[in-house]
Amino acid sequence: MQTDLPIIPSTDTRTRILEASATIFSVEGFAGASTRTLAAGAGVNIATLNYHFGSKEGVYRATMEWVYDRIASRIEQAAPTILALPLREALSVVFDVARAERVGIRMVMREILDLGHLRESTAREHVLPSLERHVPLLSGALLITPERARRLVVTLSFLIARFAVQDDVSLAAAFGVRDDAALRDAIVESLYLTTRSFVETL
Amino acid sequence: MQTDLPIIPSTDTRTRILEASATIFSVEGFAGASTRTLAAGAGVNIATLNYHFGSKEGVYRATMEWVYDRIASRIEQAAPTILALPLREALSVVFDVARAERVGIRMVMREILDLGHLRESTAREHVLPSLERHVPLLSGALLITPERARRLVVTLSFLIARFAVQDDVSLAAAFGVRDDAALRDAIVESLYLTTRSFVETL
DNA sequence: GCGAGTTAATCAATCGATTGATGCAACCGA
DNA sequence: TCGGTTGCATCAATCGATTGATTAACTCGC
Repeated sequence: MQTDLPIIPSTDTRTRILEASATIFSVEGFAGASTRTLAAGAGVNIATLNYHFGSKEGVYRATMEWVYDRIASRIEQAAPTILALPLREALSVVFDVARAERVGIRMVMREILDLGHLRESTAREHVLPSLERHVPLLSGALLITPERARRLVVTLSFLIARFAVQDDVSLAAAFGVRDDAALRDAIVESLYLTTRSFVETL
Repeated sequence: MQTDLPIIPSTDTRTRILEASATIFSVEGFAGASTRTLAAGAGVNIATLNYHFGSKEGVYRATMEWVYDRIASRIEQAAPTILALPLREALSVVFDVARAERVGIRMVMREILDLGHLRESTAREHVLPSLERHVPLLSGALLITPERARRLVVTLSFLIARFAVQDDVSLAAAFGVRDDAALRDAIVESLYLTTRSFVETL
């Protein structure tokens, strides 16, 4: 007998809520996203949210964790490729990864701006260790001191995050370019120039 | 989240509201800041807010304009000094200005993240022209092409804004430094290294 | 005593959260 | 094989609290 799959097998309810919440939270923020909006986005009842995550803040925390995991695994997966490429191509791939995780980076950026709404900053306990892990890698790959590698990591990650969250129209206007290809070139070139001085000894 | 801010004493009620609103909006965001919190922060009644600004959104728009004016005048005032200094000292002064206008920059950053909550992006119509004005200045001062100057302006402004809004504890941890002086050095050095490659032809 | 400015009191709407009911598998002793 | 039970997941309906906004009355310098 043929197993009749549901038309939209779309993952379990929990994951569906997380996906919808990430998108909504990233645009509306914690205070701006109502539980009704979150529920509607996931196609479930409001009570289902609280059944799975306890409260609105529970949904937010779970979404944040989910987003961090996604970003981390994405970076880990791309790391070997990136380290094997020449600098400019490597930066291009890094930026692609950042763009693919735009929603998550947007949430992290909000977490940084929302100083107080959670007691402890989840960004600090997730982002900083992640940055720290790249210091020895870059220090070895680029043959620079750990101190300089750390400054490069902070500078580049901040810059890439900013480029990733900004909307394309504003970015293109800021760089004075028209099409997406030219925008990409401008961004990658800027990242490349930024990196170069950290690498070359003066 | 309730932030019991001290009531700011001032002569003019309007500016007292703007000052308090800028601080509160920058931390809580538009949706997170209630009219009651705004009124309490300014030491006035809720109805007084609407008397002067029509609505909560009116308060927000006026605060945004007020913030943009502050930042613009601050930059204009510091511009001659900055252009006369050597690169590293100039970047140090620029960062000081950004730190002094931290609250405003925080609001601008939120405006960038809040894609939809205002019909038109006030950031786009204020920030982009401001950036554009610095292109010929830097192009002339650093003897580089306008194209490269524009990329430098975008890169530096994005980076400085990110440094300005991030809390000091996270920043110090990210740079692996302990005291404020070392943090300042690390930031200015990073900005200097970032700028250098844009200036020197390869 | 008039009008600009401010206030307490109050409104309808919306918020996050809870309730009791329902469907649905899996499991149970007989 | 069976009726009965249990626990998980979801729902519509509803709760009290809070939201942005309005009203009508008050204050005070001119």
